[in-house]
Amino acid sequence: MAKITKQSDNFSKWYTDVILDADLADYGPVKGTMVVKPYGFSLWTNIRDSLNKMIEDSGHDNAYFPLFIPKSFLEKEAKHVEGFAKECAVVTHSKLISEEGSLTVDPESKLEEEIIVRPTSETIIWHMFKKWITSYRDLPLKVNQWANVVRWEMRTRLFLRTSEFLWQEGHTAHATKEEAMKETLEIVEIYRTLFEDYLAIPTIIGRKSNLERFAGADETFSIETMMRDKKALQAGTSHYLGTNFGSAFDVKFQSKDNKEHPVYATSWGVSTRMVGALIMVHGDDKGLKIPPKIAPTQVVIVPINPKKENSEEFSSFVMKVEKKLTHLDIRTHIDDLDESPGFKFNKWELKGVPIRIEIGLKEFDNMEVTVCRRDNSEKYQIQIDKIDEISTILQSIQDNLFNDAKTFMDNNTCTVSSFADFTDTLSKNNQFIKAYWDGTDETELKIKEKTKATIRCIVEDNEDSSNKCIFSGETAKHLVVFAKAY
RNA sequence: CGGGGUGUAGCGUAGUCCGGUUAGCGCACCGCCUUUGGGAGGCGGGGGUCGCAGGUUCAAAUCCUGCCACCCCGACCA
Repeated sequence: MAKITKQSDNFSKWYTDVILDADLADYGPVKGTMVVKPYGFSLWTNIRDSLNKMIEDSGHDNAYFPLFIPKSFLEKEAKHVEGFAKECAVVTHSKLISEEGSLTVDPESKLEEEIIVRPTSETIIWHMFKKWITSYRDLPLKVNQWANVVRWEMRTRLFLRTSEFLWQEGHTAHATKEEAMKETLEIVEIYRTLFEDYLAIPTIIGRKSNLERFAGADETFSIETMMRDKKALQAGTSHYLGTNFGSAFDVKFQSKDNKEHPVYATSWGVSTRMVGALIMVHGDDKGLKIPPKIAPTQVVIVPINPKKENSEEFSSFVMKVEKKLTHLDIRTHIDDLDESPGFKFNKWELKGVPIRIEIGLKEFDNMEVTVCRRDNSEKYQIQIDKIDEISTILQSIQDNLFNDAKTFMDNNTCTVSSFADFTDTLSKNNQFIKAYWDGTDETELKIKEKTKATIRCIVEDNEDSSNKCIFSGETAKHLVVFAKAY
């Protein structure tokens, strides 16, 4: 384990170093693929379980739809095609021929209809919804799936954009527009809770502009987050799909009065990209800082007894501490490997474990433990009979991580009223910028071209005609957040 | 697909220009001993079709030809 690059030297390199050295993930053999290693997967599992509970508690059922989608499905919704056509993995054959140890594709096995590996599942889900929805009694239909999807990206980065990634995608069908919109917004609130209360990541939430909207959606709400390099990361989206997929797949229902009606849809998802956000929001030059609620290990115990004095009594003391913590439902790990204490301290800081407990002969004699916090490096002793204070400390770390990140985002978000101030702020500070916008694609594109900043989301609609677009000077339609984004 | 670059042990590299000992070094790995409260040290050891194929030569990591892979910048994309 070598020293990781400093954030200030090269933020990208720091990011990659942390992931590889903390054992979260490794590169797969096919370009753009990632192996999620046990430590990283355990982190993902904790996030997944927290979110899954909220999804189920709000009336959604989990299901699983196939990885393979007939190519023709993708053609049915015009905008959806455009959005995903250029990044699809396509299955064209079903056989290989083995000749002297080398394999070639058997041209005889060419498929009648080519198969797409799902980049997202709206099409196959709405194909099935057509079979399942005929009556008002079938609505609302609310399903979710945990799955892998494939998007053949040209530039990839661990967790942030990999060719294949894990996510959750929810798909719902509703009788009315109002109900579907309500669902879309309910999900946004679930995501907000996940990000703020579990991942300790502050959010900016709003609608996407026309240009940034999901392919096939009437309205996209996004969860935007600020990384430590002040770039924005879209960390989750919830789409109101209107009747686009319902009509593309010819789904209708009959109401009580025997009339035919269109079906309204939503879809929403968050992915392993969240892990990338977590790393870049909380991490520092020592490595990760994982919020206690989702940390694979919440407390690591490092026993220090080189000369093995009172070996039996000492190790039973260590075990006793572990047992007490486990009883408090704290995920605890004893690091008894044959490495030096200093090495272990650095290793667990790199891995972002919220609390380290050091137990040496001093602590053993005094019936206490030394506690060291990852978030602020505070170090102090706690008597063994007051060990349940650890729970309080974990909560305090959770809060502290959120507050730190919130302060950072607030301190790096500003409001400007002229384009000169806009470019100036970007070049000097690269902040999130709130500004008025006239609502046109043209303005958005020109600003992107000139500054590389994009509209992350619309935070407010503007009613006041004295507010002007910072670029065109026309009456503003919306107050939006601009930023350079991942 | 344009422009640039790189392929030598698990990782990072020296050697390539100017062909010539057994391809060297650091990290990691294995063994023994000493160590252990902020990334321990000593000694010993294992591991290489020098990206692939062909050619030139008494002799190729090194020169020539072809191919392949990967990286960076752009384009594309979240």
